[in-house]
Amino acid sequence: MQGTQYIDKEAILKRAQEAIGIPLKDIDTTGRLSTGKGAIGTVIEESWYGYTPNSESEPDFPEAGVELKVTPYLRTAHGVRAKERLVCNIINYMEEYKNTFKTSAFWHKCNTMLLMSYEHLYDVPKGEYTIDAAILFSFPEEDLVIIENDWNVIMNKVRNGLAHELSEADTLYLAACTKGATSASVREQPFSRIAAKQRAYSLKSSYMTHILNTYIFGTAQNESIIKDWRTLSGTTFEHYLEKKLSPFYGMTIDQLRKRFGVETSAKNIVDILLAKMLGLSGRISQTEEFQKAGIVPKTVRLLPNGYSKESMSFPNFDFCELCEQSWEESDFYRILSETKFMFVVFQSERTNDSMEMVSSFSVAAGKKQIAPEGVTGFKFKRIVFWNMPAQDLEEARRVWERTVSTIKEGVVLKKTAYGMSNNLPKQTESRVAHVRPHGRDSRDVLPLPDGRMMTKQCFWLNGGYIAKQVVDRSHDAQKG
DNA sequence: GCATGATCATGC
DNA sequence: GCATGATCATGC
Repeated sequence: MQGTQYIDKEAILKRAQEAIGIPLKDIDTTGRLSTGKGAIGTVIEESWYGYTPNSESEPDFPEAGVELKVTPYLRTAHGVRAKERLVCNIINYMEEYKNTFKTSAFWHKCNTMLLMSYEHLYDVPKGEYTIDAAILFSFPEEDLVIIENDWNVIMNKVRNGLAHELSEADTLYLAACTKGATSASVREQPFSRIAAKQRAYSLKSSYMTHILNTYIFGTAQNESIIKDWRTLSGTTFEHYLEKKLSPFYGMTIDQLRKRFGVETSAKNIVDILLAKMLGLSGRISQTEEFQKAGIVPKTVRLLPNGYSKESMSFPNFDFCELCEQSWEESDFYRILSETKFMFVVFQSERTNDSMEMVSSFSVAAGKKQIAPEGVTGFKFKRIVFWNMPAQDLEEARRVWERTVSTIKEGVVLKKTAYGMSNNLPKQTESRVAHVRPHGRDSRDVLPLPDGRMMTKQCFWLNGGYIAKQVVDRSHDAQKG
C-alpha cells in the first residue's frame, strides 16, 4: 500500500507543492498533530501522501527512490536558517562498515530527498503552520566529494573500534549525531566491546541553512575556496587547505603583511592575511565551505616554551538560563560537540617574545598600538583542524556542572585590590576549561538567579589545553 | 610566570 | 549597540 500512487518524482513533487500554504490542521486527517515531536513529518506522510510511516532502510517512495523530509527553519535578523540538523537513518555499526559510500545505507535511502520546509514559530499552535516550499534535492558534485569523505571518516572510526568516540564535529557536512530516547541509548559495535551511543546520519544545521538559502528561499552565492570539485579527488578539504597555506609557514606576521601589502595593524590581522594567502576577496569564515561545515577559525599563539599565550573564549552565558538547562541542551555542549575548529597557529621562537617583554614593549610603545608588537615576532606555524575528543567533553561537562551548582548555591563575590573575585571554576581546577569574565567592562553585568548583578562571564578553554591539542594533533597528522 | 580579572576592537 | 573574538595588565 505504501506510496502506491507516487511512483515517479514529478508526481511526488507536484503533490508536495499542492500542500504549500494549507494549515497543517486542515491536512491532518487523523488528529496526530496533538501528539509529540516529529509529528509534522508524520502528518504529511500519513494524511497527505497516504502511506504508513516507516523507519526502514528503503526510502519513503521506494519506486521513485525519494526520501521525504519535512524540516523546520527560522527567520532571524540575519535571514533564514535551519532550526536543526536534518536527521537521516540510524547507523548500524555492525553492518554499515562493510560497505562503500555508494553501497551504504545512507546513500541508498537519502541520495534524493523531497525537502518540505515550514517556518517554526514560537507561541503558534502547530495546526497553524504551513508548508512554505518543496523541492527535490540531490547532492551537487562539489558537496558529494566532501560527504563521501565524511562517510569514510565515520566508518573508519567504526572500523578502528572507536564508534564510542564518534563526534558530530568529526566531519564537515554529513555527521553522526546522537539519536535515542535518552543519552543512555547505546548499541554494540563490531571491533570493540565498548557500547557506543546510538547515532544517526545527519546533515549539519549549517549545511541545511546553506540549502535553504541557495535552493529553497534564495540563490545565495558565497565565495568558494575550492573552485573545481575535482581538486578534491584523492585528498580532503583539510589537506587541500594545508597544502595551500604551507608555503607561508615560517613567515612572521610582519613578513606576511609586507608580502601582501597590508597596512593595517588591526586585531583581525590574521583573518585578513588568511584571506590573502588563499586568494579570497572576503573573509574565510564567509566562504561557502566554512559556512556549510560551520568551521570556526581561531588564532592560537604559542610562546617559545610551547604554551598558548591566551585561553579561548566562548559566548557569554546568561546565569539564569544556564541554571534551567541540562548539559545536553546547553550552548557550551552544543558548541563543543558540533564545532570543527581551524586553529591558525603562530609560534614565537625568540625568547625575547616572552610575556613580560611583550608587555613592557607595549607599555613603552604607548597603549594605543596593541596588535602589532603583540604578534610581530610570531611565525605562522601551521593550521590544525580540531574538534573536542569525547573524553575531554566529559571533563568540560564537569566544569559546566560545577558552574551551574555554584550559581544555584549563590556565587561568592569578594572585592579585591584588582577587581571582584568569585568562586566559579578556575583554570587550575581543570585541565580543559574554566570560567572567566567576558564583557565590555566590569560594569557590563547580568542578573544572578538571586537578583544580584555580576560581570558577564563565559566558558574558556585553558591556554595550556589548547597548546597540548595543537601539538598532539600535529603528531597525529605526521603519523597519519 | 601564571592565573585571573578586565577591557579593547571589529563586524553585524 | 551588542556579540564576539582577541588581548591586556595586575596581583599572587
